[in-house]
Amino acid sequence: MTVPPEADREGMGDAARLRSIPEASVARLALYLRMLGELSEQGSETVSSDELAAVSGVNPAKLRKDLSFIGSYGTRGVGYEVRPLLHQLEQSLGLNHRQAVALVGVGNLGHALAGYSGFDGRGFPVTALFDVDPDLVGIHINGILVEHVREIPRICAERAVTIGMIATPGQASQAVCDLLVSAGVQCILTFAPVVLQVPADVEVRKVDLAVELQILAFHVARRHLEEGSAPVTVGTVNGHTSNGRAPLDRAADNRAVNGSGGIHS
Amino acid sequence: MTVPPEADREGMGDAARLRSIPEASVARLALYLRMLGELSEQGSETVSSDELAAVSGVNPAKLRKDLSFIGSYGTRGVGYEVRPLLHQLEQSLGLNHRQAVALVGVGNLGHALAGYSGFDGRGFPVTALFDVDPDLVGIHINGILVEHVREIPRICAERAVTIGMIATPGQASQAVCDLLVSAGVQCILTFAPVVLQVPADVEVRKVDLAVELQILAFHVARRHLEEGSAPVTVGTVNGHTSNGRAPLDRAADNRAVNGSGGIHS
DNA sequence: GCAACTTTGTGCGTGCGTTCACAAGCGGCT
DNA sequence: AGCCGCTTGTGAACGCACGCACAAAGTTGC
Repeated sequence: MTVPPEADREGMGDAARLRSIPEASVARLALYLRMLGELSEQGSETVSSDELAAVSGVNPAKLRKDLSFIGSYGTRGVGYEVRPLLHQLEQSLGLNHRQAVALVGVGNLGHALAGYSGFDGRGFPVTALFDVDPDLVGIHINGILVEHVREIPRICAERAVTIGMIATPGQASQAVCDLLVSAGVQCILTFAPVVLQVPADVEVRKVDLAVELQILAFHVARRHLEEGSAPVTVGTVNGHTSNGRAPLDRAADNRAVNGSGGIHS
Repeated sequence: MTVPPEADREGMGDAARLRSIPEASVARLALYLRMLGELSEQGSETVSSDELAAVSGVNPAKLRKDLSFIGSYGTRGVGYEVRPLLHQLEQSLGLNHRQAVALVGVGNLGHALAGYSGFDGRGFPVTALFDVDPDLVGIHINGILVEHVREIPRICAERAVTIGMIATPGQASQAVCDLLVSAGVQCILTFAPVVLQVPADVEVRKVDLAVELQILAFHVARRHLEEGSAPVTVGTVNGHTSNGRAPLDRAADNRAVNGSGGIHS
Protein backbone atom coordinates (compact mmCIF):
# COMPACT_ATOMS: atom_id res chain seq x y z
CA MET A 1 0.00 0.00 0.00
CA THR A 2 1.21 3.43 -0.74
CA VAL A 3 2.12 5.16 2.43
CA PRO A 4 0.06 8.29 2.81
CA PRO A 5 2.23 11.29 2.01
CA GLU A 6 2.11 12.62 5.48
CA ALA A 7 3.61 9.69 7.25
CA ASP A 8 1.63 8.49 10.18
CA ARG A 9 4.57 8.49 12.44
CA GLU A 10 4.47 7.09 15.89
CA GLY A 11 5.22 10.19 17.88
CA MET A 12 2.27 11.99 16.46
CA GLY A 13 1.86 15.43 17.94
CA ASP A 14 -1.20 16.37 19.87
CA ALA A 15 -2.38 18.61 17.11
CA ALA A 16 -2.15 15.93 14.50
CA ARG A 17 -3.88 13.42 16.70
CA LEU A 18 -6.68 15.73 17.66
CA ARG A 19 -7.29 16.75 14.11
CA SER A 20 -7.71 13.15 13.09
CA ILE A 21 -10.50 12.37 15.53
CA PRO A 22 -13.70 11.78 13.57
CA GLU A 23 -16.42 14.28 14.23
CA ALA A 24 -18.80 11.57 15.35
CA SER A 25 -16.32 10.32 17.90
CA VAL A 26 -15.84 13.75 19.39
CA ALA A 27 -19.54 13.94 20.13
CA ARG A 28 -19.46 10.61 21.87
CA LEU A 29 -16.31 11.43 23.81
CA ALA A 30 -18.18 14.33 25.34
CA LEU A 31 -20.86 11.87 26.36
CA TYR A 32 -18.37 9.48 27.91
CA LEU A 33 -16.91 12.36 29.82
CA ARG A 34 -20.22 13.05 31.46
CA MET A 35 -20.80 9.43 32.29
CA LEU A 36 -17.35 9.12 33.78
CA GLY A 37 -18.08 12.11 35.94
CA GLU A 38 -21.15 10.42 37.32
CA LEU A 39 -19.29 7.19 37.90
CA SER A 40 -16.59 9.10 39.68
CA GLU A 41 -19.11 10.74 41.96
CA GLN A 42 -20.54 7.36 42.73
CA GLY A 43 -17.13 6.26 43.88
CA SER A 44 -16.18 3.94 41.06
CA GLU A 45 -12.44 3.49 40.71
CA THR A 46 -12.37 1.53 37.50
CA VAL A 47 -14.78 0.82 34.70
CA SER A 48 -14.73 -1.62 31.83
CA SER A 49 -15.53 -0.68 28.29
CA ASP A 50 -18.62 -2.85 28.48
CA GLU A 51 -19.96 -1.03 31.51
CA LEU A 52 -19.20 2.44 30.19
CA ALA A 53 -20.63 1.52 26.83
CA ALA A 54 -23.83 0.26 28.43
CA VAL A 55 -24.53 3.46 30.35
CA SER A 56 -23.60 5.51 27.29
CA GLY A 57 -25.83 3.50 25.02
CA VAL A 58 -23.16 2.64 22.49
CA ASN A 59 -21.36 -0.41 21.27
CA PRO A 60 -18.35 -1.44 23.44
CA ALA A 61 -16.06 -1.79 20.46
CA LYS A 62 -17.01 1.64 19.24
CA LEU A 63 -16.28 3.07 22.64
CA ARG A 64 -12.85 1.49 22.77
CA LYS A 65 -12.07 2.80 19.34
CA ASP A 66 -13.21 6.26 20.32
CA LEU A 67 -11.00 6.20 23.39
CA SER A 68 -8.08 4.95 21.38
CA PHE A 69 -8.11 8.23 19.47
CA ILE A 70 -6.93 10.05 22.55
CA GLY A 71 -4.45 7.39 23.58
CA SER A 72 -4.23 4.20 25.56
CA TYR A 73 -5.31 4.74 29.11
CA GLY A 74 -6.82 1.37 29.87
CA THR A 75 -5.36 -1.69 31.53
CA ARG A 76 -5.99 -4.95 29.80
CA GLY A 77 -7.72 -7.42 32.00
CA VAL A 78 -8.98 -4.67 34.27
CA GLY A 79 -10.55 -1.77 32.43
CA TYR A 80 -10.10 1.96 32.70
CA GLU A 81 -9.27 3.89 35.81
CA VAL A 82 -12.07 6.39 36.06
CA ARG A 83 -10.16 9.38 37.38
CA PRO A 84 -7.19 9.39 35.00
CA LEU A 85 -9.37 8.69 32.00
CA LEU A 86 -11.69 11.48 33.00
CA HIS A 87 -8.79 13.86 33.29
CA GLN A 88 -7.36 12.82 29.97
CA LEU A 89 -10.73 13.27 28.29
CA GLU A 90 -11.08 16.73 29.74
CA GLN A 91 -7.70 17.67 28.41
CA SER A 92 -8.33 16.26 24.96
CA LEU A 93 -11.66 17.98 24.72
CA GLY A 94 -10.15 21.28 25.70
CA LEU A 95 -11.77 21.51 29.10
CA ASN A 96 -8.62 21.97 31.11
CA HIS A 97 -9.34 25.67 31.18
CA ARG A 98 -12.81 27.09 31.31
CA GLN A 99 -14.30 28.58 28.17
CA ALA A 100 -16.12 31.85 28.51
CA VAL A 101 -19.52 31.77 26.85
CA ALA A 102 -21.52 34.73 25.57
CA LEU A 103 -25.27 34.39 25.15
CA VAL A 104 -27.12 36.66 22.76
CA GLY A 105 -30.88 36.92 23.11
CA VAL A 106 -32.37 36.62 26.57
CA GLY A 107 -35.96 36.26 25.56
CA ASN A 108 -37.99 33.17 26.10
CA LEU A 109 -35.39 30.54 25.41
CA GLY A 110 -32.34 32.65 26.13
CA HIS A 111 -33.51 33.45 29.61
CA ALA A 112 -33.76 29.77 30.37
CA LEU A 113 -30.32 29.11 28.96
CA ALA A 114 -28.81 31.89 31.02
CA GLY A 115 -30.10 30.20 34.12
CA TYR A 116 -29.21 26.68 33.10
CA SER A 117 -26.97 25.24 35.75
CA GLY A 118 -25.57 22.61 33.46
CA PHE A 119 -23.24 25.11 31.82
CA ASP A 120 -21.43 26.65 34.73
CA GLY A 121 -20.99 23.32 36.42
CA ARG A 122 -19.27 21.89 33.40
CA GLY A 123 -16.68 24.51 32.69
CA PHE A 124 -18.73 26.82 30.52
CA PRO A 125 -19.49 29.91 32.55
CA VAL A 126 -21.90 32.27 30.85
CA THR A 127 -19.96 35.48 31.22
CA ALA A 128 -21.88 37.86 29.02
CA LEU A 129 -25.51 38.42 28.06
CA PHE A 130 -26.79 40.54 25.21
CA ASP A 131 -30.09 41.68 23.79
CA VAL A 132 -31.57 44.56 21.86
CA ASP A 133 -34.82 44.93 23.78
CA PRO A 134 -34.57 48.05 25.96
CA ASP A 135 -36.72 46.33 28.56
CA LEU A 136 -34.13 43.61 28.90
CA VAL A 137 -30.90 45.54 28.57
CA GLY A 138 -29.85 46.55 32.04
CA ILE A 139 -31.48 43.81 34.03
CA HIS A 140 -29.54 41.09 35.76
CA ILE A 141 -30.02 37.38 35.20
CA ASN A 142 -28.24 35.06 37.54
CA GLY A 143 -26.10 37.98 38.59
CA ILE A 144 -25.05 38.87 35.07
CA LEU A 145 -25.89 42.21 33.48
CA VAL A 146 -27.64 42.14 30.14
CA GLU A 147 -25.83 44.47 27.75
CA HIS A 148 -26.82 45.87 24.42
CA VAL A 149 -25.90 43.87 21.37
CA ARG A 150 -23.76 46.69 20.06
CA GLU A 151 -21.35 46.03 22.90
CA ILE A 152 -20.61 42.54 21.67
CA PRO A 153 -17.24 43.29 20.07
CA ARG A 154 -15.87 45.17 23.05
CA ILE A 155 -17.13 42.91 25.81
CA CYS A 156 -16.36 39.64 24.09
CA ALA A 157 -12.80 40.77 23.60
CA GLU A 158 -12.50 41.97 27.18
CA ARG A 159 -13.80 38.76 28.67
CA ALA A 160 -12.01 36.45 26.27
CA VAL A 161 -15.19 34.85 25.03
CA THR A 162 -14.50 31.79 22.92
CA ILE A 163 -17.99 30.43 22.44
CA GLY A 164 -21.13 32.29 21.41
CA MET A 165 -24.70 31.10 21.82
CA ILE A 166 -27.44 32.63 19.72
CA ALA A 167 -30.99 32.45 21.07
CA THR A 168 -32.50 35.31 19.12
CA PRO A 169 -35.38 35.24 16.67
CA GLY A 170 -34.42 33.99 13.27
CA GLN A 171 -34.28 37.33 11.52
CA ALA A 172 -31.73 38.75 13.90
CA SER A 173 -29.50 35.72 14.04
CA GLN A 174 -27.31 36.42 11.02
CA ALA A 175 -26.53 39.95 12.14
CA VAL A 176 -25.73 38.73 15.63
CA CYS A 177 -23.59 36.01 14.18
CA ASP A 178 -21.63 38.56 12.16
CA LEU A 179 -21.07 40.58 15.28
CA LEU A 180 -19.77 37.59 17.19
CA VAL A 181 -17.47 36.66 14.35
CA SER A 182 -16.13 40.18 14.14
CA ALA A 183 -15.42 39.92 17.85
CA GLY A 184 -13.21 36.94 17.17
CA VAL A 185 -15.58 34.24 18.34
CA GLN A 186 -14.87 31.12 16.34
CA CYS A 187 -17.38 28.71 17.80
CA ILE A 188 -21.11 29.32 17.74
CA LEU A 189 -24.07 27.36 18.99
CA THR A 190 -27.29 28.65 17.51
CA PHE A 191 -30.92 27.90 18.27
CA ALA A 192 -32.26 30.10 15.51
CA PRO A 193 -33.84 28.21 12.62
CA VAL A 194 -31.54 29.84 10.11
CA VAL A 195 -28.57 28.56 8.17
CA LEU A 196 -25.85 30.95 9.24
CA GLN A 197 -23.27 32.13 6.76
CA VAL A 198 -19.84 32.27 8.35
CA PRO A 199 -16.19 32.33 7.32
CA ALA A 200 -14.61 28.94 6.89
CA ASP A 201 -12.67 29.17 10.13
CA VAL A 202 -15.77 29.50 12.27
CA GLU A 203 -17.48 26.44 13.65
CA VAL A 204 -21.26 26.50 13.83
CA ARG A 205 -23.50 23.99 15.52
CA LYS A 206 -27.22 24.33 15.20
CA VAL A 207 -29.97 23.06 17.49
CA ASP A 208 -33.28 23.31 15.71
CA LEU A 209 -36.12 22.30 17.99
CA ALA A 210 -38.83 22.43 15.36
CA VAL A 211 -36.77 20.18 13.12
CA GLU A 212 -36.31 17.73 15.97
CA LEU A 213 -40.05 17.49 16.39
CA GLN A 214 -40.55 17.09 12.68
CA ILE A 215 -38.16 14.19 12.63
CA LEU A 216 -40.16 12.56 15.40
CA ALA A 217 -43.39 13.31 13.58
CA PHE A 218 -42.00 11.47 10.61
CA HIS A 219 -41.54 8.41 12.75
CA VAL A 220 -45.09 8.70 13.98
CA ALA A 221 -46.33 8.79 10.42
CA ARG A 222 -44.14 5.88 9.46
CA ARG A 223 -45.52 3.82 12.32
CA HIS A 224 -49.06 4.50 11.29
CA LEU A 225 -48.35 3.41 7.76
CA GLU A 226 -46.61 0.29 8.95
CA GLU A 227 -49.50 -0.61 11.15
CA GLY A 228 -51.86 -0.18 8.29
CA SER A 229 -49.90 -2.36 5.91
CA ALA A 230 -47.80 -4.81 7.80
CA PRO A 231 -49.18 -6.65 10.82
CA VAL A 232 -46.30 -5.51 12.96
CA THR A 233 -47.72 -3.74 15.92
CA VAL A 234 -50.66 -4.46 18.07
CA GLY A 235 -52.15 -1.70 20.10
CA THR A 236 -53.23 1.47 18.51
CA VAL A 237 -54.77 4.27 20.43
CA ASN A 238 -54.12 4.43 24.11
CA GLY A 239 -53.22 0.85 24.02
CA HIS A 240 -49.92 0.51 25.75
CA THR A 241 -48.22 -0.47 22.51
CA SER A 242 -46.43 -3.49 23.71
CA ASN A 243 -46.27 -5.40 20.51
CA GLY A 244 -44.68 -8.75 20.55
CA ARG A 245 -41.75 -8.06 22.72
CA ALA A 246 -41.02 -7.70 26.36
CA PRO A 247 -42.54 -4.47 27.55
CA LEU A 248 -39.42 -3.46 29.33
CA ASP A 249 -36.48 -4.78 27.48
CA ARG A 250 -33.81 -2.24 28.06
CA ALA A 251 -32.76 -1.83 24.53
CA ALA A 252 -29.62 0.20 24.27
CA ASP A 253 -31.10 1.33 21.04
CA ASN A 254 -31.10 5.06 21.27
CA ARG A 255 -30.67 7.49 18.51
CA ALA A 256 -28.63 10.35 19.75
CA VAL A 257 -29.20 13.67 18.20
CA ASN A 258 -25.69 14.86 18.38
CA GLY A 259 -23.52 13.01 16.00
CA SER A 260 -21.56 13.28 12.89
CA GLY A 261 -24.09 15.69 11.53
CA GLY A 262 -23.79 16.91 8.04
CA ILE A 263 -20.13 17.28 7.64
CA HIS A 264 -19.11 18.19 4.19
CA SER A 265 -16.84 20.21 2.03
CA MET B 1 -31.32 -12.24 -0.15
CA THR B 2 -34.78 -13.12 0.94
CA VAL B 3 -37.04 -10.42 -0.27
CA PRO B 4 -38.71 -8.70 2.64
CA PRO B 5 -42.36 -9.65 2.90
CA GLU B 6 -43.38 -6.61 1.02
CA ALA B 7 -41.56 -6.86 -2.27
CA ASP B 8 -39.98 -3.70 -3.55
CA ARG B 9 -42.29 -3.40 -6.45
CA GLU B 10 -42.46 -0.41 -8.65
CA GLY B 11 -45.65 0.98 -7.31
CA MET B 12 -44.05 1.01 -3.95
CA GLY B 13 -46.49 1.74 -1.18
CA ASP B 14 -46.08 4.80 0.91
CA ALA B 15 -45.07 2.71 3.86
CA ALA B 16 -42.29 0.98 2.03
CA ARG B 17 -40.99 4.17 0.56
CA LEU B 18 -41.04 6.06 3.79
CA ARG B 19 -39.32 3.31 5.65
CA SER B 20 -36.44 3.38 3.20
CA ILE B 21 -35.60 7.03 3.67
CA PRO B 22 -32.21 7.31 5.37
CA GLU B 23 -32.30 8.86 8.79
CA ALA B 24 -29.92 11.60 7.74
CA SER B 25 -32.14 12.55 4.83
CA VAL B 26 -35.19 12.87 7.05
CA ALA B 27 -33.42 15.45 9.14
CA ARG B 28 -32.56 17.45 6.07
CA LEU B 29 -36.02 17.14 4.59
CA ALA B 30 -37.34 18.86 7.67
CA LEU B 31 -34.89 21.65 7.00
CA TYR B 32 -35.91 21.96 3.37
CA LEU B 33 -39.49 22.17 4.49
CA ARG B 34 -38.77 25.19 6.58
CA MET B 35 -36.79 26.87 3.85
CA LEU B 36 -39.56 26.24 1.37
CA GLY B 37 -42.00 27.82 3.76
CA GLU B 38 -39.91 30.97 3.84
CA LEU B 39 -39.54 31.01 0.08
CA SER B 40 -43.27 30.61 -0.26
CA GLU B 41 -43.90 33.55 2.03
CA GLN B 42 -41.51 35.61 -0.04
CA GLY B 43 -43.63 34.86 -3.06
CA SER B 44 -41.34 32.49 -4.91
CA GLU B 45 -43.16 30.25 -7.32
CA THR B 46 -40.34 27.96 -8.29
CA VAL B 47 -36.91 27.15 -6.93
CA SER B 48 -33.99 25.23 -8.36
CA SER B 49 -32.09 22.62 -6.45
CA ASP B 50 -29.05 24.89 -6.47
CA GLU B 51 -30.94 27.73 -4.86
CA LEU B 52 -32.65 25.60 -2.26
CA ALA B 53 -29.40 23.84 -1.50
CA ALA B 54 -27.62 27.14 -1.04
CA VAL B 55 -30.06 28.49 1.52
CA SER B 56 -30.12 25.12 3.25
CA GLY B 57 -26.36 24.88 3.36
CA VAL B 58 -26.13 21.52 1.67
CA ASN B 59 -24.80 20.05 -1.53
CA PRO B 60 -27.22 20.36 -4.48
CA ALA B 61 -26.81 16.74 -5.47
CA LYS B 62 -27.54 15.63 -1.95
CA LEU B 63 -30.65 17.75 -1.92
CA ARG B 64 -31.91 16.25 -5.15
CA LYS B 65 -31.28 12.77 -3.85
CA ASP B 66 -33.08 13.58 -0.63
CA LEU B 67 -36.08 14.87 -2.53
CA SER B 68 -36.05 11.86 -4.80
CA PHE B 69 -36.86 9.71 -1.78
CA ILE B 70 -40.31 11.22 -1.58
CA GLY B 71 -40.91 11.20 -5.31
CA SER B 72 -40.31 13.28 -8.39
CA TYR B 73 -41.88 16.65 -8.03
CA GLY B 74 -39.47 18.75 -10.07
CA THR B 75 -39.54 19.89 -13.65
CA ARG B 76 -36.34 19.43 -15.59
CA GLY B 77 -35.03 22.63 -16.98
CA VAL B 78 -37.07 24.66 -14.51
CA GLY B 79 -36.79 23.47 -10.95
CA TYR B 80 -39.33 22.73 -8.28
CA GLU B 81 -42.65 24.43 -7.80
CA VAL B 82 -42.51 25.71 -4.28
CA ARG B 83 -46.08 25.15 -3.19
CA PRO B 84 -46.63 21.59 -4.41
CA LEU B 85 -43.23 20.49 -3.15
CA LEU B 86 -43.93 22.03 0.20
CA HIS B 87 -47.23 20.24 0.42
CA GLN B 88 -45.69 16.96 -0.56
CA LEU B 89 -42.96 17.35 2.03
CA GLU B 90 -45.48 18.04 4.73
CA GLN B 91 -47.37 14.93 3.83
CA SER B 92 -44.28 12.75 3.71
CA LEU B 93 -43.05 14.05 7.05
CA GLY B 94 -46.38 13.37 8.66
CA LEU B 95 -47.40 16.97 9.12
CA ASN B 96 -50.71 16.75 7.37
CA HIS B 97 -52.36 16.40 10.75
CA ARG B 98 -51.10 18.12 13.85
CA GLN B 99 -49.26 16.11 16.45
CA ALA B 100 -50.15 16.71 20.07
CA VAL B 101 -47.09 17.27 22.21
CA ALA B 102 -46.78 16.75 25.96
CA LEU B 103 -44.07 18.56 27.87
CA VAL B 104 -42.85 17.19 31.19
CA GLY B 105 -40.88 19.50 33.44
CA VAL B 106 -41.77 23.17 33.40
CA GLY B 107 -38.79 24.44 35.33
CA ASN B 108 -36.14 26.62 33.87
CA LEU B 109 -35.88 25.17 30.40
CA GLY B 110 -39.32 23.62 30.26
CA HIS B 111 -41.01 26.91 30.92
CA ALA B 112 -39.24 28.41 27.96
CA LEU B 113 -40.17 25.50 25.75
CA ALA B 114 -43.81 25.76 26.78
CA GLY B 115 -43.83 29.32 25.54
CA TYR B 116 -41.83 28.72 22.41
CA SER B 117 -43.86 29.92 19.49
CA GLY B 118 -41.97 27.84 17.01
CA PHE B 119 -43.88 24.72 18.01
CA ASP B 120 -47.47 25.76 17.71
CA GLY B 121 -46.84 27.55 14.48
CA ARG B 122 -45.41 24.45 12.90
CA GLY B 123 -48.07 21.91 13.69
CA PHE B 124 -46.87 20.82 17.10
CA PRO B 125 -49.28 22.25 19.65
CA VAL B 126 -48.16 21.71 23.22
CA THR B 127 -51.35 20.27 24.64
CA ALA B 128 -50.26 19.07 28.05
CA LEU B 129 -47.82 20.20 30.71
CA PHE B 130 -46.62 18.17 33.68
CA ASP B 131 -44.42 18.63 36.71
CA VAL B 132 -44.03 17.31 40.24
CA ASP B 133 -43.34 20.60 41.98
CA PRO B 134 -46.48 21.57 43.96
CA ASP B 135 -45.66 25.20 43.31
CA LEU B 136 -45.91 24.60 39.58
CA VAL B 137 -48.77 22.13 39.39
CA GLY B 138 -51.94 24.14 38.96
CA ILE B 139 -50.52 27.21 37.32
CA HIS B 140 -51.18 28.08 33.71
CA ILE B 141 -48.50 28.65 31.10
CA ASN B 142 -49.62 30.02 27.79
CA GLY B 143 -53.15 29.07 28.76
CA ILE B 144 -52.30 25.48 29.54
CA LEU B 145 -52.75 23.99 32.97
CA VAL B 146 -49.75 22.28 34.54
CA GLU B 147 -50.80 18.88 35.83
CA HIS B 148 -49.12 16.45 38.13
CA VAL B 149 -46.85 13.90 36.56
CA ARG B 150 -48.99 11.07 37.87
CA GLU B 151 -51.69 12.18 35.44
CA ILE B 152 -49.51 11.49 32.45
CA PRO B 153 -51.07 8.18 31.44
CA ARG B 154 -54.64 9.43 31.64
CA ILE B 155 -54.18 12.82 30.03
CA CYS B 156 -51.85 11.67 27.28
CA ALA B 157 -54.38 9.08 26.27
CA GLU B 158 -57.26 11.54 26.41
CA ARG B 159 -55.51 14.12 24.29
CA ALA B 160 -53.96 11.65 21.87
CA VAL B 161 -50.43 12.77 22.59
CA THR B 162 -47.96 11.32 20.12
CA ILE B 163 -44.79 13.14 21.09
CA GLY B 164 -43.34 13.69 24.54
CA MET B 165 -40.73 16.23 25.52
CA ILE B 166 -38.71 15.75 28.70
CA ALA B 167 -37.20 18.83 30.28
CA THR B 168 -36.77 17.54 33.80
CA PRO B 169 -33.59 17.19 35.81
CA GLY B 170 -31.55 14.16 34.90
CA GLN B 171 -32.52 11.98 37.84
CA ALA B 172 -36.21 12.22 37.10
CA SER B 173 -35.97 11.70 33.38
CA GLN B 174 -35.98 7.92 33.27
CA ALA B 175 -39.07 7.65 35.47
CA VAL B 176 -40.84 10.27 33.39
CA CYS B 177 -39.83 8.47 30.26
CA ASP B 178 -41.29 5.25 31.58
CA LEU B 179 -44.54 7.03 32.33
CA LEU B 180 -44.73 8.44 28.84
CA VAL B 181 -44.01 5.07 27.32
CA SER B 182 -46.68 3.44 29.43
CA ALA B 183 -49.07 6.09 28.14
CA GLY B 184 -48.39 4.94 24.61
CA VAL B 185 -46.08 7.74 23.56
CA GLN B 186 -43.65 6.36 21.03
CA CYS B 187 -41.60 9.43 20.21
CA ILE B 188 -39.63 11.30 22.83
CA LEU B 189 -37.43 14.35 22.69
CA THR B 190 -35.33 14.69 25.81
CA PHE B 191 -33.13 17.48 27.08
CA ALA B 192 -31.96 15.55 30.13
CA PRO B 193 -28.32 14.49 30.01
CA VAL B 194 -29.24 10.87 30.54
CA VAL B 195 -29.24 7.90 28.20
CA LEU B 196 -32.84 6.77 28.38
CA GLN B 197 -33.68 3.09 28.36
CA VAL B 198 -36.75 2.44 26.26
CA PRO B 199 -38.44 -0.44 24.47
CA ALA B 200 -37.27 -0.98 20.94
CA ASP B 201 -40.39 0.50 19.40
CA VAL B 202 -39.91 3.90 20.99
CA GLU B 203 -37.95 6.59 19.23
CA VAL B 204 -35.76 8.81 21.37
CA ARG B 205 -33.94 11.93 20.30
CA LYS B 206 -31.67 13.67 22.71
CA VAL B 207 -30.57 17.28 22.79
CA ASP B 208 -27.67 17.64 25.17
CA LEU B 209 -26.65 21.26 25.52
CA ALA B 210 -23.58 20.63 27.62
CA VAL B 211 -22.33 18.14 25.08
CA GLU B 212 -22.86 20.66 22.31
CA LEU B 213 -20.66 23.12 24.12
CA GLN B 214 -18.04 20.49 24.78
CA ILE B 215 -17.87 19.68 21.10
CA LEU B 216 -17.29 23.34 20.37
CA ALA B 217 -14.69 23.52 23.12
CA PHE B 218 -12.86 20.73 21.39
CA HIS B 219 -12.66 22.81 18.27
CA VAL B 220 -11.30 25.71 20.25
CA ALA B 221 -8.59 23.48 21.64
CA ARG B 222 -7.80 22.09 18.23
CA ARG B 223 -7.43 25.55 16.79
CA HIS B 224 -4.99 26.56 19.45
CA LEU B 225 -2.86 23.52 18.81
CA GLU B 226 -2.93 24.06 15.10
CA GLU B 227 -1.88 27.64 15.40
CA GLY B 228 0.92 26.76 17.74
CA SER B 229 2.33 23.79 15.93
CA ALA B 230 1.99 22.30 12.53
CA PRO B 231 2.03 24.50 9.46
CA VAL B 232 -1.42 23.16 8.95
CA THR B 233 -1.57 24.31 5.41
CA VAL B 234 -3.88 23.04 2.82
CA GLY B 235 -5.28 19.64 2.58
CA THR B 236 -3.98 16.53 4.06
CA VAL B 237 -3.89 13.82 1.55
CA ASN B 238 -7.33 13.52 0.19
CA GLY B 239 -7.72 17.04 1.26
CA HIS B 240 -11.30 17.31 2.38
CA THR B 241 -11.17 20.69 0.76
CA SER B 242 -11.99 21.97 4.17
CA ASN B 243 -9.34 24.27 5.32
CA GLY B 244 -8.33 25.98 2.18
CA ARG B 245 -8.02 28.81 4.62
CA ALA B 246 -9.47 31.46 2.43
CA PRO B 247 -9.90 34.01 5.17
CA LEU B 248 -13.28 35.27 4.30
CA ASP B 249 -15.11 33.14 1.88
CA ARG B 250 -18.74 32.88 2.72
CA ALA B 251 -18.68 29.21 3.04
CA ALA B 252 -21.97 27.46 3.24
CA ASP B 253 -19.98 25.10 5.36
CA ASN B 254 -22.11 24.51 8.36
CA ARG B 255 -22.14 21.52 10.53
CA ALA B 256 -25.67 20.85 11.46
CA VAL B 257 -26.31 19.26 14.76
CA ASN B 258 -29.22 17.23 13.72
CA GLY B 259 -28.18 14.51 11.44
CA SER B 260 -27.70 10.87 11.11
CA GLY B 261 -26.57 10.64 14.66
CA GLY B 262 -25.71 7.33 16.10
CA ILE B 263 -28.01 5.07 14.30
CA HIS B 264 -27.45 1.49 14.85
CA SER B 265 -28.96 -1.92 15.41
C1' DG C 1 6.29 -19.47 37.76
C1' DC C 2 2.78 -21.02 34.84
C1' DA C 3 -1.83 -21.40 33.16
C1' DA C 4 -6.29 -19.66 32.57
C1' DC C 5 -9.25 -15.86 32.47
C1' DT C 6 -10.34 -11.10 31.58
C1' DT C 7 -10.28 -6.95 28.97
C1' DT C 8 -8.08 -3.71 25.96
C1' DG C 9 -6.61 -2.20 21.39
C1' DT C 10 -7.15 -2.74 16.47
C1' DG C 11 -7.17 -4.79 11.60
C1' DC C 12 -10.68 -5.80 8.47
C1' DG C 13 -15.01 -6.49 6.17
C1' DT C 14 -19.42 -4.41 5.40
C1' DG C 15 -22.90 -1.05 4.85
C1' DC C 16 -24.35 3.67 4.69
C1' DG C 17 -23.96 8.30 3.19
C1' DT C 18 -21.99 11.72 0.25
C1' DT C 19 -20.39 13.30 -4.03
C1' DC C 20 -19.42 13.29 -8.93
C1' DA C 21 -20.86 13.15 -13.42
C1' DC C 22 -23.97 12.31 -17.01
C1' DA C 23 -28.13 10.90 -19.40
C1' DA C 24 -32.96 12.05 -19.71
C1' DG C 25 -36.39 15.41 -20.10
C1' DC C 26 -38.51 20.03 -20.42
C1' DG C 27 -38.99 24.91 -21.99
C1' DG C 28 -37.74 28.63 -24.86
C1' DC C 29 -35.91 30.56 -29.04
C1' DT C 30 -35.33 30.85 -33.79
C1' DA D 1 -40.66 22.10 -35.97
C1' DG D 2 -36.18 21.49 -34.44
C1' DC D 3 -32.28 22.84 -31.83
C1' DC D 4 -30.12 24.59 -27.63
C1' DG D 5 -29.52 25.37 -22.95
C1' DC D 6 -30.91 24.40 -18.49
C1' DT D 7 -32.15 21.39 -14.59
C1' DT D 8 -33.62 17.20 -12.68
C1' DG D 9 -32.96 12.41 -11.39
C1' DT D 10 -29.80 8.67 -10.72
C1' DG D 11 -25.96 5.21 -11.53
C1' DA D 12 -21.58 4.55 -9.72
C1' DA D 13 -17.43 5.47 -7.09
C1' DC D 14 -15.53 7.03 -3.10
C1' DG D 15 -14.87 7.61 1.75
C1' DC D 16 -16.28 7.20 6.43
C1' DA D 17 -18.04 4.85 10.22
C1' DC D 18 -19.64 0.86 12.52
C1' DG D 19 -19.14 -3.65 14.48
C1' DC D 20 -17.00 -8.15 14.50
C1' DA D 21 -13.49 -10.88 15.96
C1' DC D 22 -8.97 -11.73 17.43
C1' DA D 23 -4.26 -10.91 19.08
C1' DA D 24 -1.76 -8.56 22.71
C1' DA D 25 -1.29 -7.75 27.44
C1' DG D 26 -2.23 -7.90 32.18
C1' DT D 27 -4.20 -10.14 36.39
C1' DT D 28 -5.60 -13.75 39.31
C1' DG D 29 -5.19 -18.36 41.15
C1' DC D 30 -2.64 -22.39 41.93
